[in-house]
Amino acid sequence: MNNNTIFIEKLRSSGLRPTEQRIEICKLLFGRKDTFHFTINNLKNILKKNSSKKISLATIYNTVHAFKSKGYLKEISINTDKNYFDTNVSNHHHFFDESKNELIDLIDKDISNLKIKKHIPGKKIKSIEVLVKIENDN
Amino acid sequence: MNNNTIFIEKLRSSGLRPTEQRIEICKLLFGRKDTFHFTINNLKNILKKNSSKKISLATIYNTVHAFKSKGYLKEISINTDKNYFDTNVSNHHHFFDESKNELIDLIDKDISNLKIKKHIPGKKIKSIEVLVKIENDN
DNA sequence: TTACCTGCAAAGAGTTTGCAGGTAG
DNA sequence: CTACCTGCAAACTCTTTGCAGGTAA
Repeated sequence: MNNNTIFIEKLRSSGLRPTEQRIEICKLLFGRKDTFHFTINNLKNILKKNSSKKISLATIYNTVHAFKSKGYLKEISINTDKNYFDTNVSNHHHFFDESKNELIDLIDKDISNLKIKKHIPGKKIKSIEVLVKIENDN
Repeated sequence: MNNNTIFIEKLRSSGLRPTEQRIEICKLLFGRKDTFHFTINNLKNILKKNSSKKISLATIYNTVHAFKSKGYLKEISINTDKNYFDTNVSNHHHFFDESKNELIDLIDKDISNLKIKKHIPGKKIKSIEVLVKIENDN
């Protein structure tokens, strides 16, 4: 059985043509047990190593944005230097390890129940993001 | 009495020479009742309007970074598009209004007591940032 | 006088875009 | 065949840097 079938289906079901490049990126992002945090640059480097065919930077950006708008990826706000993405699209939060520039998931039970007690008239809450910056303890 | 005296003192006391440009930026950032959220681009535009003399972009970056490293400004993580700064350097959180690209302070009592229950060996918490994204309610 | 500061322009990093050629359906 | 996709290079935005001239102490 072809391992790619699920990815081809995933792509097709959301109106994206299952091209060779997209399947390759799918395998890398979604063909793993754990959630995966990455920058475009990370992804580019991993693709360069693991892929037989070179995938252009424009296509990587294009694909990541397509996946994000289809809800397959979540964008994480950290700083302006780099744009981070997360294959875990569920509602959760993050540690950001400043010593290693690395994201670590914080699941709901890792954080006390969070309530926002302020309301701005005419506005609704779209998302709540907690970012806990950590560094080496020494 | 010269209104600039406090800014000149502020600058001098932190080892920054009180140049005309820095005093001008001080007045703009710290000479107001409310806290002020801005991007470099915001600041540039306000300076262009309010200042008699043109202040170069390099100097604006230079000054904002100097103020940040002296603890007079706080940098807020939102996304990669723009780098936001805040004249309120106390420990607090934010609403980010995506309809207006605007930050609003959330003081401590606006958020239920926040506890991080996960610990990573060898790491210590440097900061906890809560960003509540809001949008028009319609 | 000396160390620091400013302004300009160039360079750099990350991202987006226009377009010609290629591919899925 | 047609709409969509890819890859390249150019363009764009935001930020940083090198350096010559200017200013505070």
